[in-house]
Amino acid sequence: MESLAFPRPLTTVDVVIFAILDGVLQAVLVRRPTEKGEPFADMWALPGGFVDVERDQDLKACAIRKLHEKTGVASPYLEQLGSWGSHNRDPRGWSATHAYFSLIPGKPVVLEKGAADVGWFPIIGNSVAPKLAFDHRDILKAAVLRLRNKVEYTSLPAYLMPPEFTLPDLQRVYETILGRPLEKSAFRTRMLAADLIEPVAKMRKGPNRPAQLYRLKSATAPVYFARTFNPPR
Amino acid sequence: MESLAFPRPLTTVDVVIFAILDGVLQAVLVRRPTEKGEPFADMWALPGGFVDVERDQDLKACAIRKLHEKTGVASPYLEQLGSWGSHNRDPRGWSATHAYFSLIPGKPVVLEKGAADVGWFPIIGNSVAPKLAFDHRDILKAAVLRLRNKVEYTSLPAYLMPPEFTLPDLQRVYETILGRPLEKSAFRTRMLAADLIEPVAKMRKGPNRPAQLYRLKSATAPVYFARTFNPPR
DNA sequence: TGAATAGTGTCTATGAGACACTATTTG
DNA sequence: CAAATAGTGTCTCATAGACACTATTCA
Repeated sequence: MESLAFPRPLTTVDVVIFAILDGVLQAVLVRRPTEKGEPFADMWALPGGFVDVERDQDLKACAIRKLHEKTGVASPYLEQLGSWGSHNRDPRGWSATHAYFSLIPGKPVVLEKGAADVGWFPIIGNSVAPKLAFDHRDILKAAVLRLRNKVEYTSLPAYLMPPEFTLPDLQRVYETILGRPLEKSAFRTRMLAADLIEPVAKMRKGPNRPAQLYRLKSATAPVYFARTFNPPR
Repeated sequence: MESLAFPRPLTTVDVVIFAILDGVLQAVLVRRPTEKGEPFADMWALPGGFVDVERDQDLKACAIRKLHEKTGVASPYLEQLGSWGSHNRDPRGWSATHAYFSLIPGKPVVLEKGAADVGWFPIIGNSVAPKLAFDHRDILKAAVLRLRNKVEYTSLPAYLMPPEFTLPDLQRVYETILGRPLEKSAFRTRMLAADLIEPVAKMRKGPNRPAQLYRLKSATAPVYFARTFNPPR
């Protein structure tokens, strides 16, 4: 059983946490520690770290733990994004990370204590303003592309909404992520046909015609539509 | 830098290798070694194994190496499937595997020497007949579901075809994977509009009207269609 | 000529895009 | 009433499904 004596790669889990804040898609970043020997000291990075073989039953539990530690959110939409592993992505040696991406409602999130070492960063194009540690820019880009692509044919944005929301609210989230306007009529038809949301007996008041409030139906699996939204032009 | 002293999970890569053989979707399995201490001795398993930090530059290179070792195929369609990691999937300890799935043309494949320890197994339902080592049944099932799902809206089956094939050949492969018939007319319209294949100046002869032979155009990226095939009924 | 499979055409159904039109609120 | 946004209706377009019809080979 020579195999167990082989050198083992480092194993980490990283989580891309998305929310809509101030009407903009944003992701959580954390500052790398500055202790001696830590690579990418003081740089921004995706929340994550080593699998703790004592605490983490499996990869998903590890991702949920890390997400909960940073945001306090307990039951997010969480999807495996992929894995990145190579001899040179971590200066400490061969390492592989298992990346997840998560969608949470922006509102109830309370980031950790000090708050100087964790923050929300708006997604501009495919990424964020600061340079990121490791290959986290690649991972974040993959998450953004995956989210954008899936928004074309799924109900994923529903997981970014507060408990009660209007159809125009939901459409604005779709449009924010896709970066283009959608047809109101087709959008409403699609969403209402999806058996995804149900009206609550309330209206959103404003300086104009009130809008019907909806909430997600209890069954929480995302809906897959048979067509994408057709691209403009 | 305490972190590097943590116990590290085992890191493996496994590959689900699909081909159409005898008109049936099949996958490659290998026999587990029987040396003392090897878990799941003598059982069938997906081809794969530990990342070799000396030889493998990154995860994909590791997957390509394992695939090449088993099939001789050098440039397959290869896609990351996901990762599976937990404290109990391997009796030797916490382990995580990075799973890939691959589509290759059935024909040119020559399985290794002895051939008693490696073979093709038809996919029945979501899996194969024999029991599999580790959680490989779950991984194989995920691969089959991913493939079936993508066949609804992509040109992935093109990677299962020999260099020259007819449109009816391609349609049969789609139907084999989906397990239902497709409309000939809609199928041809979709494929020909995809700018994916080009006719060669030959016909497939038979006891009936000959069929135009096509080959894949040089650009090899898969095509994503804006709609799924609609389900029957 | 008939069997068999390749390939085309026509008609319908679905759901999106365009966009106008109506509805309901506040100021 | 005007402004503003919510919500509906109507028409067109693209593409899939149904299915019939034509085309071309061999025995």
